[in-house]
Amino acid sequence: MLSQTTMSQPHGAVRRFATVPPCPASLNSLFGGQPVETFEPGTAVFWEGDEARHVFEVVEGVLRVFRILSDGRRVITGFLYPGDLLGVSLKDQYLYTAEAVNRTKLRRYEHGRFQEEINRSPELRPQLFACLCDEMAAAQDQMVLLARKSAEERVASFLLLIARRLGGDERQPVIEIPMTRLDMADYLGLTIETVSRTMTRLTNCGVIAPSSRHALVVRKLGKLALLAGETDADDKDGAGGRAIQQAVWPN
Amino acid sequence: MLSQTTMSQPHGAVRRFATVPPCPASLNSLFGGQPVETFEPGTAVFWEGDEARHVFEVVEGVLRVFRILSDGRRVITGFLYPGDLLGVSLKDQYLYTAEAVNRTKLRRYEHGRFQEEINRSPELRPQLFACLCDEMAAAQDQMVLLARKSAEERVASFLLLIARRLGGDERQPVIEIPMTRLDMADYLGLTIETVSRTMTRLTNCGVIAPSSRHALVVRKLGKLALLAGETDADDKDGAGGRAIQQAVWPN
DNA sequence: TCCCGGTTGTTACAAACCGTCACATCTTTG
DNA sequence: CAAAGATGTGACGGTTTGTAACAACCGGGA
Repeated sequence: MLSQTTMSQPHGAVRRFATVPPCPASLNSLFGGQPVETFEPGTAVFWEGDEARHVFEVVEGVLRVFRILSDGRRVITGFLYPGDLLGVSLKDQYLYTAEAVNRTKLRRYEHGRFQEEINRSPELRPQLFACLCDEMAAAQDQMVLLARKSAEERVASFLLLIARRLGGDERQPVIEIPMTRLDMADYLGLTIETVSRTMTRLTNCGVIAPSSRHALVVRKLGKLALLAGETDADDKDGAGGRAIQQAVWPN
Repeated sequence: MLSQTTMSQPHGAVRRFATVPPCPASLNSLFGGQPVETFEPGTAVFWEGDEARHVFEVVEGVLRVFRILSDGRRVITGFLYPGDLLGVSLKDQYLYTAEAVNRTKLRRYEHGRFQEEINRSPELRPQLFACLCDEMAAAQDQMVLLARKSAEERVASFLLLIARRLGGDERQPVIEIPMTRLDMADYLGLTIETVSRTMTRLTNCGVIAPSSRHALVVRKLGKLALLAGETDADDKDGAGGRAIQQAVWPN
């Protein structure tokens, strides 16, 4: 029913099923009539603390959503892709900043009206509720990653997340990473050097292969899943076991 | 409007305003007629992967909610206190395990009926929605903590969270910590030794003072907030947000 | 087209923080 | 009362960080 490979998303930024075509009264259709706005790379859609006046739908491009500590430390709580919602919350202020990673197109919906529509439609409500649940599940995954995973597991988890979202079922998917190393580092709770070193190691192991500056090929998807320290590994049922059969660590 | 000092809670485990008396058609009233069940310390209410048949309300006691990686690493995604909900989700399986920390009393509600009630009542819906938003906000705080805060900041943040929730507005609140050091460690992404050492350091600094084995006095609440690295410190004005460097995409 | 400056990405090395191991102390449980 | 468990403390080591320096890349301008 719902996308299971949801990327971690911040509060009010919900990802919807990208593969399922929207039904007549889907959340997407709400934004259908709204004009499309374009945001250049590095441009903020809104800042943490701004009055929360609108809900947005990502039409094209990628956004980063983050908070910053007083001394400058930044934490990216999620990346948003086409089909995701941004700014869904009851708070009167945004709790985070949203910035365009690359050129991004959005549709805007007035906050109060969005609430009304949701409240009025018995079809939209469960959709939004489902999105929030998916969002919470993703947030939990991220907490597990940040609390207990090693640097290598974090990078592998991140690449796996993108690969599964973009690459479909290909065995050696080509994935694009529009964000910078700093974005990845701030999302994974690491430094850019550690991210860089880890990516190099994964390349040397043959797990991934660089394609262009912001794209790479996942050569060993199963091994990547192993390195990611997936809980699925102990899901002893047939499907998961077969998919992850790979050499343990040849080096 | 909503509790701002919400403790981080896992998916479907929502905390409601404990100080505000429940209105006639509040979420609490839903569980009013249900029998109270008691769980002894260390007892599981349900396990990750169990079929999600019920939603629970915490009446008394404290629960820990966690996930475990294949090699045994544990991550506690939240603690639940009286008034919190547990198991609110659309998934057909629980995504985490819930265990009683101390003796706990719960009320149970059948999952499908809970959905019905929510869907039917225009008063309950916004309440549940608000709870989910609070829950997401707490999850974000926890991601910030795990991604970028030092051991001392993590412990301070944790103590501050409990102090604010339990201690009201007292200047030197006495707070109870029913969970073990291992629970704290697995919640904060640290080891028990680091937690222990950090608590000792906070004691030596006069910030806290041990009361009993599972209770302590916060002697310097302000200093604790400073050590916690609160974002509030830089919430001076909107200019602060604008000072953030916008890295312009080079491609 | 070529050159050139600024940003991003990579690698090496030392340092810091936290984890690991060990053991003593204290509490709780049977 | 004994045994098991939880907590506190120290020494040591490992993973990650921080600081560099350098290379690669992109964009702008002549």
